[in-house]
Amino acid sequence: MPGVNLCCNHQNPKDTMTTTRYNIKETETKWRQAWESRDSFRVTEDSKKEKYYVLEMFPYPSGRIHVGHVRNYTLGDVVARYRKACGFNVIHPMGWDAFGLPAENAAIERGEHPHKWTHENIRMMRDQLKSMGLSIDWSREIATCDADYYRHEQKMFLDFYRNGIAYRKESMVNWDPVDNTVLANEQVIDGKGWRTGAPVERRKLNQWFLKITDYADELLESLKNLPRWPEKVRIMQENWIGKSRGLQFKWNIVGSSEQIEVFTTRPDTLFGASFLALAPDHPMSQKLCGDKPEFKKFLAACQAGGTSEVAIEPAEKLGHDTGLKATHPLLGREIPVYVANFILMDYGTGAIFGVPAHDQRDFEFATKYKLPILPVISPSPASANAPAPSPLREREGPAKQEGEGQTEAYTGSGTLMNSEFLNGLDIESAKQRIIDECEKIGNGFGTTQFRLRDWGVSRQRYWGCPIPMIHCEKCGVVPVPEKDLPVTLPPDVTFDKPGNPLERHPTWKNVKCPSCKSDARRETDTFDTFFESSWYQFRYCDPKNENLPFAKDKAAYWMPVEQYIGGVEHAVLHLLYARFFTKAMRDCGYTEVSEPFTGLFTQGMVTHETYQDEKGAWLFPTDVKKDGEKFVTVKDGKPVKVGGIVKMSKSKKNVVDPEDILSTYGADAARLFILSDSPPERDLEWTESGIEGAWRYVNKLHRMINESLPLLPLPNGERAGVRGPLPEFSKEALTLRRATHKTIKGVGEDIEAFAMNKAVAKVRELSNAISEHCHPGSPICHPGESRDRVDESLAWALRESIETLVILMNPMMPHLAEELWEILGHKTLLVETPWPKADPALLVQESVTIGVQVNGKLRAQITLPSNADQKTAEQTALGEPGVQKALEGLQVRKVIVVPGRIVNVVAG
RNA sequence: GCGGCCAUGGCGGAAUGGUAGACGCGUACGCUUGAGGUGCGUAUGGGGUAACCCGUGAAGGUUCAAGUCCUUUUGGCCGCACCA
Repeated sequence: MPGVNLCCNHQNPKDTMTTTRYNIKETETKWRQAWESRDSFRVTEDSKKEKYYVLEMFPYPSGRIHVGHVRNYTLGDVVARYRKACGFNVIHPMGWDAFGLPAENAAIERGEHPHKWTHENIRMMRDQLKSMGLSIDWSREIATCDADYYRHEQKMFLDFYRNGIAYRKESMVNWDPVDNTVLANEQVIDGKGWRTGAPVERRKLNQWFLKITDYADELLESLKNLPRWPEKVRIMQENWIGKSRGLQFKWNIVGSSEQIEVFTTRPDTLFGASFLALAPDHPMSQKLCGDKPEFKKFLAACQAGGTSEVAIEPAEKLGHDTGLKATHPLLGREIPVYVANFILMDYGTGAIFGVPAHDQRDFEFATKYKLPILPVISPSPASANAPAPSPLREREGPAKQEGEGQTEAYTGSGTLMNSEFLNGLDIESAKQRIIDECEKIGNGFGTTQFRLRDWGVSRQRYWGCPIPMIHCEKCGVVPVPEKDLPVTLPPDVTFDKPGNPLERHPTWKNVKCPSCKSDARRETDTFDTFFESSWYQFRYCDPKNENLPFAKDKAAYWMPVEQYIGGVEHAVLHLLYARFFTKAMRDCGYTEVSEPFTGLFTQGMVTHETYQDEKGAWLFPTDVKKDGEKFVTVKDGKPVKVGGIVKMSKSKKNVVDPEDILSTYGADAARLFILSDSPPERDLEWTESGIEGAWRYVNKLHRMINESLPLLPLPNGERAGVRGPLPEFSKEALTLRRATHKTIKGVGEDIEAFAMNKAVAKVRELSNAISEHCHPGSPICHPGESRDRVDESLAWALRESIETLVILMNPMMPHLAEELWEILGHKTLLVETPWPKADPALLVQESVTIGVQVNGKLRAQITLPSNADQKTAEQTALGEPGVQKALEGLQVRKVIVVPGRIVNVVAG
């Protein structure tokens, strides 16, 4: 890696003369051991202290941490260490999202048992995380693949089942015929399985579901109570839940007793209906034309486009005329009934009425099948009864009467026309009016639909939590009795054949029915791994509880999580599931808590430049080096093509290994760089020069403070300034103190606002101010006699500044800060030292330099006492030569003085 | 298509409507060093010898004052996507 030679702590003889060089490895290890031996981060409930729960999304134990983890856990650690210093009882736990597919793939590829593979990975990753110096209470560590963990969710699932939250139903799934397993929608690429490349089949399977739809309204409504969530995530969840209001009502079919029920969010356009359309898999479609050969052809055409929704999207609108007519409930008019490929069975009622004039899809469909287009909304505010041609109509309205020549549907606002009693109403009033009318005539009702579907939790996988159910031919589905929990995974399985090994395990699968004792079989599906991650934040509150998932009072103390941190990729799934789970647990009596995370922060990705060799093969950053302006390969100096800065990924090899970084530059430098370069919500570009810059700063701080020691008064057993009468402060001392206290305020505010890059900038600013005084020539010393203190007050202020600096840097660079704290003469640990408080008296500047503008253009700068009145400011400003020059030939009309900000002279 | 976010030096980024560019990276020059690196110092938005002029994607507007607020527009990123 470029710059790797920087790390070696080779000692220049000259260096040893002045100060000892900072030995990163030794020092960082020393302090981690100190914290560990003192259990610095171990917490228990303490009713006298206010708690603060910091949680980062727990990692999947892939075996190695990546830079995204480093960013995630550094951000959390800054918050945790800061809150701890502020006096909160901080819980900051860690664990492992340990079930999932990669373990099974490893088993298939390498013949290693998922259990062994996972636990080895956990061990390695735990070591890596520990080397970051995180303030984690490791005594609370959990792994979701341990029966000690998942036994509780089996019990929970049984409670859900009893309370009607869990149920079983048949549904359509993506089935990979080679792997013999269900695939998630994301795992289907162009209609083929992502691993096998085999065309995915649509299959009907019996699956377990959780009734998240019962909570749709609450999940939506309580988003309003989450002000400390990113707006973006709330909007994404809102869209995902997809609530819409409308009218549901029935159409009679001519010559039949059958009815077709439809849902619409645009009941106002009912008089513009020109056809009905059914989903292809609507029961009525089958019934009406299931036998007809043309219909079968049509169905085949529908499926040709692929199975995933995305594949269907650009497809042409296709329809099949059933030949039937339906009667308009208000007009008595007859309109045709089609089956159409763009109607989804699982939204609304699976049937619609089409209004081509005001819906783009209906418009395309009507155009293709030559159906009437009947405009009922006039974009002009003019009377709908006499639709006089208005200039607007040409541009945005239906171009001509009866929609002839119209090229697209009009979906904007307007006034109802051609609609009997609705004429002249605006859209919103018309909606309500027609819902009232339908309710009055006893056909239909105003209702609400959700886009959210119930959560299918069954997976045909081995490495997951077994679903604690038994299938008995006589009794049907029978829950595993609680005394038989947990249902543990059998260890003796093989992965030499495709499919779920649980299916092939004779003694595990075949059991007696708990109810009638006859032969039965176990449910062989396991839970979706989002199941485990939906409640782990509760388990951390009471991780060793054998009888319960967690004690209610412990959860009551620690929950909810004040600050949750993770990637935005979980904005919907995990975060929605966890919110739902919390509410479901609440309704089953597990807790009183309704929302698991009151504060959420979503971090950006980590990116890196990409490199390719002459043949286009991707190169690791460690395989290339800079040669002048260009990059060449390390191996043979061949030219390297430098590509875009994109998210780190193994496929493009633009990754750096945190373990290399940590051992080369140390945890503090890595943490500092990650915090300082970009605002945490944005993408972070990992650069070699950036990490080197951070590393240099770590060394600089160590050197600077070591060199300043002879200038400082003794710590006197306490932090300077805490005890004893204050000396009379010199001007320099006051300036330094003001800078110090301003920084205390600023850094605290920045950390609380997650502006870590700004917090780092302020720490650097303070250290720049301090370094002014750490040299011969500073007023602290006699000119020429570098180490004799003259200005005692400045020496005192310098110690105050340096100690403050060390405390403020602690959340970012905890090892270095702890080391410097000791160097400064303290016998206590910095990790137990409270955050300083800014002295309000020192936050007021003595004098301020402000700009003077003439007609908004800057012409001079003036320095005023901060308590100067407006008149003084005005006079000083007008007296400035630059101002006078700009005013030549002009008359002053007005002078605006904003105290402490600006003076603006308006002249003309 | 719908919804959201963003746009500031060579780069990452700072700026309660009030001195645009904090802090850092990079670069240049000088000092230190046997050399390289480290360290230290100075400079660094553009133009101009200078006075000064121009500058926050573009165009308008509000205001004494706009990177910030409003309207229009361009480009990029993200989410959802036949949701009736």
